[in-house]
Amino acid sequence: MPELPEVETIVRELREYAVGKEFSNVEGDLVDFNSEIKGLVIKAIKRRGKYIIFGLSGEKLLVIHLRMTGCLMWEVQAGREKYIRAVFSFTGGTQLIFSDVRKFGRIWFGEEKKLFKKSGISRLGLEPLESNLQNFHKVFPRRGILKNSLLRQDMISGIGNIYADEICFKAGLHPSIRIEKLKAEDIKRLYLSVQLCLREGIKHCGVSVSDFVGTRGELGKHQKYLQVYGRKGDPCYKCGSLIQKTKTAGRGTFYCPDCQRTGN
DNA sequence: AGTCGCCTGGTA
DNA sequence: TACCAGGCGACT
Repeated sequence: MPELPEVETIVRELREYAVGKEFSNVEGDLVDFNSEIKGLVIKAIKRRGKYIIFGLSGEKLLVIHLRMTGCLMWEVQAGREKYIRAVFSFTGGTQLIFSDVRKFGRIWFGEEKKLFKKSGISRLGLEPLESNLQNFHKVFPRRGILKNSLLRQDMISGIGNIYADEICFKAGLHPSIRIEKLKAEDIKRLYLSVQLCLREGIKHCGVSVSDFVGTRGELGKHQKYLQVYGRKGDPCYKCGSLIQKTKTAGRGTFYCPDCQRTGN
């Protein structure tokens, strides 16, 4: 489940090794643009929310969303051979491989305007690490359930299930608290928690609890620092109460019953 | 705002 | 064998 920090980790690695490479071939059941991409050169690599955006020569873009189990790797890892969905070959012989067990991942190629619309990038909201308290406050919904709002990519892009729970814990707010009950100081704490949790995740090269690995197959380290996610029945690091698990927004939701305010 | 469908592997 | 994992779009 790559979220913003995991995608950022991949983008930083790609920037180091993929920029300047020229496509010589692309194949796989996920691509329908083989001939058009041949000969194009990777000029820049960006991240927007959970999307990876390759800026190519000829004003073309290659966009990849890893969704749940997508991986980009320079070499096929043992056991992942049967999940290869696309192979990007570069002049000189190196290859970038896209593997994806659950086939939710998506790849788009084309000209920016059309592609941003088709891929959903144009619907993305605030880029959290390029925001400030003022614009965070502005885009944050005035009503609804807190966790649902954090997961809305059209409000703030890049937060997924793991970081949503961690952000709520850090802010001392129950994931299902209603936003109507939040005061300005809560929104400020929420904003700071978003910054902190995402930056910590990036610092530790992401969370590897299921499928996430870097482009060389290396594991992230941030799973060791998670405060609530995946810790059902374990004592809270802050107060010792046992971490609970419920369902919010259709997803497994972890929280500390004593550190996180419900508003009731 | 809630639920389903897309997928497959891992686990109770 | 049934359920769970959860990103996202579509639908209600």
